[in-house]
Amino acid sequence: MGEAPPVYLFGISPVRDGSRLRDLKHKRIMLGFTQADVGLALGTLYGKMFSQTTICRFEALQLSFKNMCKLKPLLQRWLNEAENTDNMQEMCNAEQVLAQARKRKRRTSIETNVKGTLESFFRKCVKPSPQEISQIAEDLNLDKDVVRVWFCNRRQKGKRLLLPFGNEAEGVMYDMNQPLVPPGLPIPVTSQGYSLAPSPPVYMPPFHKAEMFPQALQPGLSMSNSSH
DNA sequence: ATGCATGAGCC
DNA sequence: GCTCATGCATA
Repeated sequence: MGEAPPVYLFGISPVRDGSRLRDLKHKRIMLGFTQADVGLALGTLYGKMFSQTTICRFEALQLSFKNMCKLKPLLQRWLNEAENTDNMQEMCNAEQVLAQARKRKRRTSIETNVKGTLESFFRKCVKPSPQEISQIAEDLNLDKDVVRVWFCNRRQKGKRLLLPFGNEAEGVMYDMNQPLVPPGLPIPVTSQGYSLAPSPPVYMPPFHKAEMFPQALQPGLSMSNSSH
């Protein structure tokens, strides 16, 4: 026994699922739309608009499992609309006049070396206490909140789904210093994967801290619409 | 495409 | 304060 390779929960290769999901991006491009276009169209179609960022992350599978589940139906429907409608152009070019009041804090640019230091701290402790955060902030000459947010974002990044697997992909993912999923995985997946059928019983059991199953890209993530 | 930020909901 | 979904701003 010299190997303990990636044990794909479900015995499903993420490679396959990842490739199948790519067709959303592919079709989108074929149809001539940008990620921003799609985000706008979703707003016009269902009232809920999304940014280019979100569409991008969806296509790259860089969202949490739950988030992917929620967005999939919308994107899927958009795809149908886009393929069967000719005046989709209008919907995408909808008026976008959002008066953005300058309330947002300017994005802090953390120097590369400083980021490296933060990473070291993260390796030691993914969730430092407020005091520890203050200490770190002082050491690095950063605002306490900047450090706090950095850790929040760092932890969140670790929970995203991943997809860039090569055939020989070794489990070289983010280092989850968190106790990983115990024996019995509370996976809400059925035989059909997590097909978000219109049926209400989507059944998402109350996860707690271990709701991450990185290499377990669900089998039902395909965007294929059976539109004749 | 991705880093830092916001805000809602929860404890 | 944290998680989580989401996005402005920027690389």
